[in-house]
Amino acid sequence: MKCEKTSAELPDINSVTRILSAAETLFAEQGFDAVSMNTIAAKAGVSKANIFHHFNSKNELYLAVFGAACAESHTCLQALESSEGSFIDRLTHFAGGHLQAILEHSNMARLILRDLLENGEERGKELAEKVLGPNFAKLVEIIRQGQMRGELRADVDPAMVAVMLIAANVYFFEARSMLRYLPDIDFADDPQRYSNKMLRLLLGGVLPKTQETSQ
Amino acid sequence: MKCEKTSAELPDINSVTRILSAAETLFAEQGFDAVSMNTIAAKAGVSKANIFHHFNSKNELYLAVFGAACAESHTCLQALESSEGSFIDRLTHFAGGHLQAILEHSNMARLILRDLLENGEERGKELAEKVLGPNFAKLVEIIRQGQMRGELRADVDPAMVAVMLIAANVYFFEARSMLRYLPDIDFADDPQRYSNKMLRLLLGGVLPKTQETSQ
DNA sequence: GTCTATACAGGGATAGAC
DNA sequence: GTCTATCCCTGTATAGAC
Repeated sequence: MKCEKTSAELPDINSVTRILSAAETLFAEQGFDAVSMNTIAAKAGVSKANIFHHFNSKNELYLAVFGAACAESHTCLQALESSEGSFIDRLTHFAGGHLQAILEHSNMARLILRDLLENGEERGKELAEKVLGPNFAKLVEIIRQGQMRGELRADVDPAMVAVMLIAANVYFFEARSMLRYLPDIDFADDPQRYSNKMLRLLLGGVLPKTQETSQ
Repeated sequence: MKCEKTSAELPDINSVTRILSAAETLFAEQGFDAVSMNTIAAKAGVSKANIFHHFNSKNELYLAVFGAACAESHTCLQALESSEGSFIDRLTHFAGGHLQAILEHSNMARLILRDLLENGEERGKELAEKVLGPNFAKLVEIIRQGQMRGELRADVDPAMVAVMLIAANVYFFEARSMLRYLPDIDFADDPQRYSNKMLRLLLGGVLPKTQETSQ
């Protein structure tokens, strides 16, 4: 569960590690431009020149931070694929865990969303392969299995279901501060409630059914 | 349909208008920090000092741009509410129009998403009231009407349906450059196809039904 | 209201001693 | 590998003439 590293305080670790750690936090919190090399150096407890010794440029440091963050996130959602049980249970589990992971590692989520917003066209491929790719493929696979077992409709696109799941969670994260002020919404401060409602809607749809299949 | 203003070329308009127009484009394309007052002045065809004469600071200019963009977007989605027809038709119409609006005014969409990402906690309220609030309320109202007519399930939260609709469209916009490289996805380059699939999924859900209610 | 010129701070990056 | 000191550039903001 614990993925954070508090290496910044200890002075006897590798400088590179400390630099990466400090840079990750600062970039995620404030963005690329707003963070100066001075600030990173101060937080990491090294000199500015030292950073330039290890990384040729500010941009190269940014890419290195990003790579590390990707690897970290990659391991965080692994456990969810091997859960046993019915399709509904597994999907519920995955959705809840995914949202929780986003909210817990909000810094990294912001980092990714920001990068997508700024450099989407250029780095989209990289992002797809390094971060979301593997997890997304796993999610699609789970859904496909459910389809083959007959636990869900055969005429829906598994990738579309996966995208909607992720979209709902990502949007909750990024628009939460706004959703709080929309009068019709009662789940802005309750991720669990949101996740449950969202999944029930996705499972059952909005059209009426004659035969109810509530879990 | 046309909401853009190409005022930057004409030299005989108000300086303020030209400044706002240039700043809107530049901020949306590159973000707050990356755009300098020099660049804005050059694009607007005025001197840098002139901008400071009209706006006390760079941040004040940014807020002014944002306010203008909000007012603009507010009018762009108005036409969608008064469409007649069945609930499904109206919702389909709204969803498609919403996605199209986002893609057409991508600069403004980026501006809003960026602001939400950077200053969400502080400006969430403002955003909710000025930009999405009215449109969101309308959407919820449409869905509620459909519920009362019995055209859709009574046990779903209209606000949740609205959020999922918007979330799906927003996510498509912001993650599109990444979705292209996910092997399971066949709709990254076809917004219409995406919109159709998305709505069919939202309407019908993923669980099997004994009695089919396909449109 | 609009310009030119300039002050001032801070950023990225380099040189060279240790 | 790490530091201090420094260079050069760009950015915000101001002063003052027109």
